[in-house]
Amino acid sequence: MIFDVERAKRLQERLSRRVSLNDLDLGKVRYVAGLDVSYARNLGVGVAVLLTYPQLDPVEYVVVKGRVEVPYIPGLLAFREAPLLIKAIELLSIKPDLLVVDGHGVTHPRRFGIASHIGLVTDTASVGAAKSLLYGRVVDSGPERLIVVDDLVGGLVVKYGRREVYLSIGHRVSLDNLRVLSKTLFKHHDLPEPTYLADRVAKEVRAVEARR
DNA sequence: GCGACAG
DNA sequence: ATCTTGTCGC
Repeated sequence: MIFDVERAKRLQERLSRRVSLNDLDLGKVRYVAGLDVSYARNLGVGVAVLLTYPQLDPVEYVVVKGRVEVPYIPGLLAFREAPLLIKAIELLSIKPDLLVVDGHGVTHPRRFGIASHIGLVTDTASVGAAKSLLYGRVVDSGPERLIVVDDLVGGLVVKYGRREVYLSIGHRVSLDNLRVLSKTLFKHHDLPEPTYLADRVAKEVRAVEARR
């Protein structure tokens, strides 16, 4: 696969300047979408699950399958997964007010992880929910654990159950929004409900697709 | 050159 | 992410 790493990095540096850290009025958020991708060899299965907010009741989901040629390179995940996910988002019958993306947002080497990337491209508020740290350092601050990138506090670490989850600012969301979401996005699992559901659907479809 | 490294 | 058996724990 021909993939220009340096060009991709330059694009991220340029687009990162357009990321907004402004506060989102969560009182006006009616729907959130969870996004995730699973793979069966070359076939990528992108899933977008729509849920009500703050009830977190599932409304519908969209599955988009397609060949993925871009390799996984730490820091460049969006170039591999964003295409399928953006298509899935566009196929939802209702436009979500907030996206919960599997991966990081501004807690990224160039402050432009997949959550920021998808949020900016779709012009939608977004947050990242990752299962491990990619960039930055975790700093204890009273009762909370913050993810600091240079002089920016871009996310926080939460733990509801077995594993820790790294929540980060994607686009058009503030750290205070993240603090609220760190409580309202979790329901029955150790992952945010939108992420959990998207992951489950993606893996189920992958299982079916795997034996063909 | 060495180590780190979302999914 | 995916490949994989049994195994530990709620």
